[in-house]
Amino acid sequence: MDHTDAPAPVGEAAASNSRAVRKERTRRALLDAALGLLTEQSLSGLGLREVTRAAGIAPTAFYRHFRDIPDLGVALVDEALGSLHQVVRALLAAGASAEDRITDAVALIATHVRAYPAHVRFIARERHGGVRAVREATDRELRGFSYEVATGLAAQPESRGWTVRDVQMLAELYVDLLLLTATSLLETEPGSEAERAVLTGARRKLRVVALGRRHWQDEGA
Amino acid sequence: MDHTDAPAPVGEAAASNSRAVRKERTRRALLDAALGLLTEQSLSGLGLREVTRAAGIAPTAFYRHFRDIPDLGVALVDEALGSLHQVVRALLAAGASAEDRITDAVALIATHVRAYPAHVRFIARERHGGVRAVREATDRELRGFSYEVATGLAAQPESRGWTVRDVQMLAELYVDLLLLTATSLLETEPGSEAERAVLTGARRKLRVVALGRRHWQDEGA
DNA sequence: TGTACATCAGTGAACGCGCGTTCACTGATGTAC
DNA sequence: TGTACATCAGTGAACGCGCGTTCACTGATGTAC
Repeated sequence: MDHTDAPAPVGEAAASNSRAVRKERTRRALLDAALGLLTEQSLSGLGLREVTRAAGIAPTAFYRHFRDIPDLGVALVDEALGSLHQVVRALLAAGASAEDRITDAVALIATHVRAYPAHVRFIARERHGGVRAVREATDRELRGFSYEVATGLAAQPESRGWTVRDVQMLAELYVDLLLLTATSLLETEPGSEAERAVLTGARRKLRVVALGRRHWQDEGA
Repeated sequence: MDHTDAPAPVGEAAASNSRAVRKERTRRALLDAALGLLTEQSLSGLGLREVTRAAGIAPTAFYRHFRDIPDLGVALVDEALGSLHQVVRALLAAGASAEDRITDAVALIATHVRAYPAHVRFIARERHGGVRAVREATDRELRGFSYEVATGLAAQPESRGWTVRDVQMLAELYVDLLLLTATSLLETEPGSEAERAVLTGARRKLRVVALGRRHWQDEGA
């Protein structure tokens, strides 16, 4: 039933993988254990022994994967914001009308938050947290996001006549708003009244911004 | 030269203060020591002995003032957001025209951030940080702020015809924007090019929101 | 004003504990021939 | 295919250290009379 008789890379790649695969599995166990523990505390208070205990390995094995806890934190940033990159791309490709885009954006964010709550909480918590390397990694990634969003916005007809600087500013505003929405969502129960309130509020805020955007030129602002 | 011969409460209140005054001074030393240490780390990683060492007292004396580190954290929230309350009130009383209000608001925020950088950093860091009691205290205070701002906004002519819910939503948007501005400012040098960029960006974002607010009714949004 | 007693902020020794890191190791997996 | 050697993920004992908390204490300040 399993592929012991598969084509070429059997005794070679499959075997030469097996050690790498096991290593990767342990690495994942460490990352997942850390993410779990980080729902209740922050990275600067997380212990190496605590993580290895939760992952079910000896403390010393930690060093086969990460230099120290901040190093593991940076890996989590890459992972968490990597998964968000897909969402950002989907956001930019969303609905034709301004109103559709708002509805889609909020729905996409909600889906992502429910699929990866630990990742979202981690970013919200450590973006301004106590571990410099992690803060810097997050900043770098978020700057990349707002640049990506700015490029997307610039391509829309509503941006005709806008300076690069103003589009960049608008992109930052959108990224911050979406991150705030994601964070507020975390504090609500899925399907609850509170969740609906956050989603409605988020759409309204985006609508205010979209309206301001539409009238930006009129007033010579 | 000093008031050893002042009116009534000399040998009584002045003396009966002296112990309370000394105690208050030690409490301040603890809070200040903690604020200092928290520029480089977060509350959930802060040690009791670390704080008392920085404050120059014995570890055991800590218990005369706080139950534990989270308790000290809540005291810091009260202090930090208390000082911000004055700023919020000043914001609401600011300039007559929409544009003046934006300029004044950003200037007030900048002044506050430069006057109390450690407080602002503490709030930014612990708002979503790893210590539940502190998160909850911050949330409570910020909700109070946005309610206060909502009341102020409702009194302005631009809010004629707005529902309470929409004004509340707008107030949250403003509070979040100002907090984001404050946090970004912390990462810039006073007087630097980067600082000017943050201030200009903040004004532009507020202008987009103000424009959206002005056209909210037009579109039946 | 003086005296006797109460209060209480701050001390210092002691405790048991979990921490991060080192080290020499084991044994399964991978590689060369 | 079989054999001999190299690699390296994970182990377990050991270390010195700083932690939070307890306790009985000291001595200045405050209070009652």
